[in-house]
Amino acid sequence: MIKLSKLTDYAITLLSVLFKNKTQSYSASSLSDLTGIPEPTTSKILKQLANAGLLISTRGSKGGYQAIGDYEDVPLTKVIEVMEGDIALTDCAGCITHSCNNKEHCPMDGGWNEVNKAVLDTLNSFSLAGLLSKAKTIETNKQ
Amino acid sequence: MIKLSKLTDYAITLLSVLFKNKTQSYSASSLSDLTGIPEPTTSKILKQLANAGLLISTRGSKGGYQAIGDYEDVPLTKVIEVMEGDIALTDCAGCITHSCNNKEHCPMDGGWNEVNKAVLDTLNSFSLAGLLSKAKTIETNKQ
DNA sequence: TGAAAGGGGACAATATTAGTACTATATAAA
DNA sequence: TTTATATAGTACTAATATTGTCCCCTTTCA
Repeated sequence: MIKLSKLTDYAITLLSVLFKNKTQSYSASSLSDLTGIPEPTTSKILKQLANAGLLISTRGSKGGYQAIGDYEDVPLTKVIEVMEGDIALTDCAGCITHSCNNKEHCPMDGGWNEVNKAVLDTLNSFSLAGLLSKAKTIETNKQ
Repeated sequence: MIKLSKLTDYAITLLSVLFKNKTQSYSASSLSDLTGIPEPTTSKILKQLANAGLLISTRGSKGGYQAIGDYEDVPLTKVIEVMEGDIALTDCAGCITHSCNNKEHCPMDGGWNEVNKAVLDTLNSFSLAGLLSKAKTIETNKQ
């Protein structure tokens, strides 16, 4: 399967909650309760997203995470890259920079580039805001 | 990373050799030599491709595998599906059929469908022939 | 100054992928 | 009709990547 990691899926889920209430700050544990994602994992993901500038984090008592902006200009690929690193269909697609251990025989060297680019373009055509706005609202009584 | 499995990459590599010499039959071991892919793995992949109707297999002495047709009408997704099963960006994208263990809380239910479809369409726009024709020719003296 | 919350990194468990081995069956040629 | 060669099928093992957890540190507010 061509698929995103579970963590990326989780990240989008978490972002969707924060997206629905942009002015409110949520602690990692409250987000864990709301989404059903295990707490340590929730915490880990939020850290990564905050590091990448997709969330504002506030330390200390009464701290938490909050959405930043409306994500209208953030492509979906941004989240994927934050959670999983560079996007490439094959290991070989990065042959130019990484060393391919079968370069000598591999006849496909570079052949995937075009496909890879097309997929990337497709993903880039979606904004994070677009995807998040499709999310269902879940009760967010707790802070 | 969104990526294909190594086996899919290998499959394309193997197909590219057979594609360059459509009239010739190659044994699994000769293809292994030509591509540098370990023999048991080569054999395993060829079996799968033959089962899926992408190759003709001939048993017995002087047997081997041979390309079938020109792959002009075979979408790239066909090979991916044969090697990796259904294509879906998230486990959740299959929520309708598969049981999602976080359905109760997951706000993204169905949200990925559109993205998923777009990526699938993109991949479907490439024919197997197109990709294979980009492959470099490698010396195929042995049978 | 203590409780609540995020920051960072190391570690362990699990799942997936990749690779191997073995046996059975088919074919062609000696 | 026997032998060598080759694919078919299946089960097993090993390697790798992904997930998930834990611990200790720093920051902030009451």
